[in-house]
Amino acid sequence: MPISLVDVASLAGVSLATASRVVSGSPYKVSSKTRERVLKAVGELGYTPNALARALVTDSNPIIGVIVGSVTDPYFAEICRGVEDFARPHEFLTIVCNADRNLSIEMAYLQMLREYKSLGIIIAGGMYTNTPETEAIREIVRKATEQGIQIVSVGDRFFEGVPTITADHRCGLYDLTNYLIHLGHKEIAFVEGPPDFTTSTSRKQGYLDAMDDANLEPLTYSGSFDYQDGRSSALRILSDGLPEAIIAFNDDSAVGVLNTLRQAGVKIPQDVSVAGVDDIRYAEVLDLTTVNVPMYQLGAMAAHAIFNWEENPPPKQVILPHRVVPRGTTARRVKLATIVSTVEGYPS
Amino acid sequence: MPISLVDVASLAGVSLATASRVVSGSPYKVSSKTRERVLKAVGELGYTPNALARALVTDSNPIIGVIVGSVTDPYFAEICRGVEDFARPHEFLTIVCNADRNLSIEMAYLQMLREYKSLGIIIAGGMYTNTPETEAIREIVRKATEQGIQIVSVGDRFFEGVPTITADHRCGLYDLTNYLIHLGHKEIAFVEGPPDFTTSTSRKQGYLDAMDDANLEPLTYSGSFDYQDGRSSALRILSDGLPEAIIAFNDDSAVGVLNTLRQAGVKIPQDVSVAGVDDIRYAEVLDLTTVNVPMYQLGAMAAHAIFNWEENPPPKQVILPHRVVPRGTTARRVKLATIVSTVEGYPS
DNA sequence: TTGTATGCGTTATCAA
DNA sequence: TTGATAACGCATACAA
Repeated sequence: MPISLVDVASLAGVSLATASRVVSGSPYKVSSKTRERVLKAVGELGYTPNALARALVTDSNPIIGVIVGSVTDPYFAEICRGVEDFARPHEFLTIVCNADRNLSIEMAYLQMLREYKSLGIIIAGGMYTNTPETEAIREIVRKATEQGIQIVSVGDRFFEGVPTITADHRCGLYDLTNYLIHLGHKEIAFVEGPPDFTTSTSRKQGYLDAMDDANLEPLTYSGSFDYQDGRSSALRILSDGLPEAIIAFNDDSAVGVLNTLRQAGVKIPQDVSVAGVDDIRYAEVLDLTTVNVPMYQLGAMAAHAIFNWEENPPPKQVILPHRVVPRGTTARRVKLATIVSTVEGYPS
Repeated sequence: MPISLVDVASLAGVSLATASRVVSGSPYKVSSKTRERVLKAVGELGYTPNALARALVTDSNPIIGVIVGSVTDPYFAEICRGVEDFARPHEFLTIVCNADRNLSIEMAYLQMLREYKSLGIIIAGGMYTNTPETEAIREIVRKATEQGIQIVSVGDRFFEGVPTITADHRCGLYDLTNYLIHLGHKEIAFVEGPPDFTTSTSRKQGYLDAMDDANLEPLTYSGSFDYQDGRSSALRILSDGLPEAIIAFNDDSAVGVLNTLRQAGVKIPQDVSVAGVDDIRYAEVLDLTTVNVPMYQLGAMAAHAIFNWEENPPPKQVILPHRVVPRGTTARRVKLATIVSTVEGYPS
């Protein structure tokens, strides 16, 4: 970038300070005459202010960073869109950073965003609780907030003094499990998320609570985030024998379960009901019963919080409502005996 | 960020220059004794160098930017992953920027990445050709390359002096169309991508060429990127009457076509074959015939080009191989008459 | 081997 | 209203 403000100033025949005043939009203190001269020079030279230098001296940068757990997870894509749609009108650029659910990488991005003096940072997703970096992250987050950067956590994750905007993952699973129970199912299996991951724990707890409240025996299978994880869990379920219903930690793994079961000849929902969580776009496409987590709104609200921090400081915590979305992969439990007994003229 | 190098220097009792030498890893010119003192001060103070200031003075920044057409499009998510997996070992941070297929936004990110002195910029995806910003973008790209930033285009898009890594979209569709022709289909419809978009044009051309070479009459429907677009195209197809096969511009809209047709009672592939392009992850999940575009490799190669620019300058253009992936949504054309004639003992 | 001084491109604080 | 000049945090050419 060879062309700087000094070039503009000299071409316009004014001082650097004056040139700066007009391009930086500082409180009017320059005559329209000189302003025009400067603007003309800017145009002729094709000058654009250097964001780096500007951020260095103003200690602020019109960007907001979104640190996501995984770029390839549609869950986060929706959150990003929510953030961006809100940031765009403010003329802020959104930077998305893929931490790959790795706390070291997350730290690096956090540090970067901090050094860049970004207005705000949105940390999206849950976290692994069994790693040593946890404390270091909290430290960086603390420093960043002290520095004046507005941080909000979007997901099942809490930092001291940082507002959290999330859905109630425990309750979401509680409701979904209950929905299946009300459908008449008793043997309801849960394919867990990755171990030692906050969202996993919360969701599993919701399932366990619902089963417990209904005096039903819980049945869990290990699992993780992805389609392939769902597939391998399904294979284990198949070899154990089918329950009446299966809930997976999230939609992606639920789809893995769904496909594997179907390929094994299992009819869904006739033989077994299957449900996921999140309501990613493909859940609708595949007619998968799930729990809608308002990802877009989560992102939009986080951005809203950042842009209205001063006038309207965000509360410690906001819980956005979830909603069980019944679709075609779940059905009322129908025992063979029941069928026969209900068919006219054929008493059991 | 209150704590800077001067703090470190004074605490260690050395000059700013000396402190800088040890933290910046410059060619050894400092005794191990003082080095140790500085390092100790760094530790005690929790000092971290400021990336902004460093970039400003060194005119370089260990980040690489990926500008994508859409964050919610899984196509780009794969590309990002390819880039990141390559950049990570180099200790470079990857920044993903969502241009939303909007050239103004793209320009803003381009400018930002340029001012940030990023090592490289990867521009992913095609572009709209009917907008006035085209020239301005070329100008920014030119300036950025002059400035020493390594830019590579990943997709159906070409800039003067900028290497392009892409698949042959025209040929991909040519091959896919041919595949359907070899399956015995003659009435093959094409659901187009958005008008005036480079990738749309290329893919459509491939379809048209294949149809022309086979002396078949082309039949096109307007469409766009998304699932919903596929749905509305499918409705129009339904009202026109079903062809023998349908190719959609990409997988996402193909899935829209698929679902809409199925909901209307159409059997796939028995009544009509359906195929998409890209081979996004859900294409496999849905058993959709498609053309595999090596998205991950596209991203990885782009990153490779950037990191090996000096020793091994990238060629003007690299075309990565595509591959028709036959799956369950396409089948050989079977006329009723044909069936009968092939069933043993029942000549037509 | 270490320190001094200058510059990177801006904004901001003072005088003028 | 405008202009010097000092920061911002760091790297480096040059001097010691």
